[in-house]
Amino acid sequence: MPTIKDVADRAGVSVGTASRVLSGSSSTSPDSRERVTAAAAELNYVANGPARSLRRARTDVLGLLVSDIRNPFFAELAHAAEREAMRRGYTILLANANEDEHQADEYLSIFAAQRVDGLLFSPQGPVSPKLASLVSSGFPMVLLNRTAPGLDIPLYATDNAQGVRLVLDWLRDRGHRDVAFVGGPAAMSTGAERQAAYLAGRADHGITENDAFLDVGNFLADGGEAAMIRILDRGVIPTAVFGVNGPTTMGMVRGLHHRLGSAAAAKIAVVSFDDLDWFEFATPPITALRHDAASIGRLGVQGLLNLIEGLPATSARVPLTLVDRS
Amino acid sequence: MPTIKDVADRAGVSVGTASRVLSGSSSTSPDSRERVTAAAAELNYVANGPARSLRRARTDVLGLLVSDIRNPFFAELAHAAEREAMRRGYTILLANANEDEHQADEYLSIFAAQRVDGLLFSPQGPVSPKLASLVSSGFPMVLLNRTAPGLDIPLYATDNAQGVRLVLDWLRDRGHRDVAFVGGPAAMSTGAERQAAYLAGRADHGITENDAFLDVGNFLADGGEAAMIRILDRGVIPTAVFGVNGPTTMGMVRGLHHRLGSAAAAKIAVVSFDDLDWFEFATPPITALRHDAASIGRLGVQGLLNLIEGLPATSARVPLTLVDRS
DNA sequence: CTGTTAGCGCATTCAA
DNA sequence: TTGAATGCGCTAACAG
Repeated sequence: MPTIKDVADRAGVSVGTASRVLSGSSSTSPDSRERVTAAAAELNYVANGPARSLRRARTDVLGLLVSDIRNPFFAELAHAAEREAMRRGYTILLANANEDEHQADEYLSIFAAQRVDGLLFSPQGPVSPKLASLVSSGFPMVLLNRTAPGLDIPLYATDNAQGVRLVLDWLRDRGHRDVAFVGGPAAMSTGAERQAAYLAGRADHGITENDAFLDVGNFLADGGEAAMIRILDRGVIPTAVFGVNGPTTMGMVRGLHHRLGSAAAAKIAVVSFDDLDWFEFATPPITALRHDAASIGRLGVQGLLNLIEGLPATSARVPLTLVDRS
Repeated sequence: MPTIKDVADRAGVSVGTASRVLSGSSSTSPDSRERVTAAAAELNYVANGPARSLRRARTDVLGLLVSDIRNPFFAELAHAAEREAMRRGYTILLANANEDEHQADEYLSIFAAQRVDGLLFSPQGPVSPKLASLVSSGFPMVLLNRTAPGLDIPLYATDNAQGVRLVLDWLRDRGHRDVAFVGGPAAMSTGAERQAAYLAGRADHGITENDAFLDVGNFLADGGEAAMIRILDRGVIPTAVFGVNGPTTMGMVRGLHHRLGSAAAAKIAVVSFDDLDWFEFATPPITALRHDAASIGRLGVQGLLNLIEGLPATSARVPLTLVDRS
């Protein structure tokens, strides 16, 4: 692999000049510029990133730690973040914590070792010591979609309360009183916020305040299914079910089918946080809150780059829309 | 940020000894080992990756370039690859080419600049000059799921011919003669292989050889929808439709709904390459080939690590299973 | 087993 | 505008 010295030799200039031309920083003569560019092209020169990073004490890489890349919400978010980062000259190092705090910590170490310039992070639950020390060291960092107690850094997230209000209105307008709700782990802010908003709004919207209709999952399909089955096994039959996120809702639908059979399941209205692209084909079609994952990803990158450049960054809530398929 | 020199000073040893302890290479006395470890912990020392990479001329990073991270197949594959890589001490740098050859080339440059130790790659179509030069330079590289003409490197992919045979048998057993098929861009090996196998097997399986039932999409939902609509607009009505991948099938279902209405669409059997997790809830439920994305990801990493270590790596085809929901 | 030292490839400072 | 020289943090070679 050719080095900058090879390029300089071939162009008949010093490495200093070659470096100046290749990184386009300070002024160079048109002549040497042309010769260096030509030499680099002929040699197929690609600058050595690690060497460059070592010298400049920055990598132009941003870390993005999502909790589950298989969740379409994060896939979409990651894709948008990546596009925005690339537009601004940064590369994104994407890691998948798989909803596992231990893995998240492991990736935090990897990011630290790689000396990423900043971090976009979707916390798994309580703040780990590693995360706390990273934050308190002033490392540039923003939160995506979830927060955690004691983390005073910019957050780019869905407007959960507004979304839940849309769902509550929808339920009331259709006369649903017996509504099953499956939330997420209390340790995750998304789950907590959505659950709190739902519980607070139930009475006002004519929904039975019977906690037999409530349970919690793990934000994954299997947890939603298990929770749904626990609810049904308490002997209650809802007229509508509401899942705290896409995978949870999918699990709930599975639970309904397995416990009640397809015919009975088809009579129960389903509404979900997160719109998955197959919801329109379900029986009955599933009404859902669609959140703008792409906007969150873009805003997150913009906020983080502000932080890196020493500018202020302010949190933002992105509104949801209800896709009514009833 | 503390450097190895800080650790050495605090432990009262030389940087050489500190390095040996921290990278666990050659033998060190229990005494210095303990003191260095303690000092590193107290200082919150994290080795500088770029410096380490520069010196060792390797990064312990593998590049993974997928064609669309929002496709659940690749999300699953990426996740499995990442797990396997981590198990072997490597980090994966994940990039999303978004089915765009230009973006793919851009990422190839980024990978080259970052000096990744090897590359897992899912080609977009024809081989770009940049890719060709990378391959001919002997850079460690394996192909995932797709190949391209003239690329003589290990391939880890679905056994397309075997999968299509399963579908053809299924169609014949149910007496379908008028089957609509939407393929993918001819430039992509997956599409080409599947389409070739389908066309070759039609006659033997009692399927009408009327090309009005054939069209091509772009592996995405919108392309599948457009292709389905073109087929219907030719005045033919299939009794079954077969999509070349998950998003294409989804688009086809959309096209059926929009053109024929839900009632008529519900009478048409649907079978798909790729099993998406909502297919069981569609009306009618969609029969699908399930491929083992996780195995492909794991095998890819294993093959690539073999290559990196100078061992031989051999291509492998991973069999599919048909999930019959009829 | 340990300390000293060279050098990985690059950007940047200082003189010229 | 340019060349020479320095050092980023680390590992490995060498000598002890």
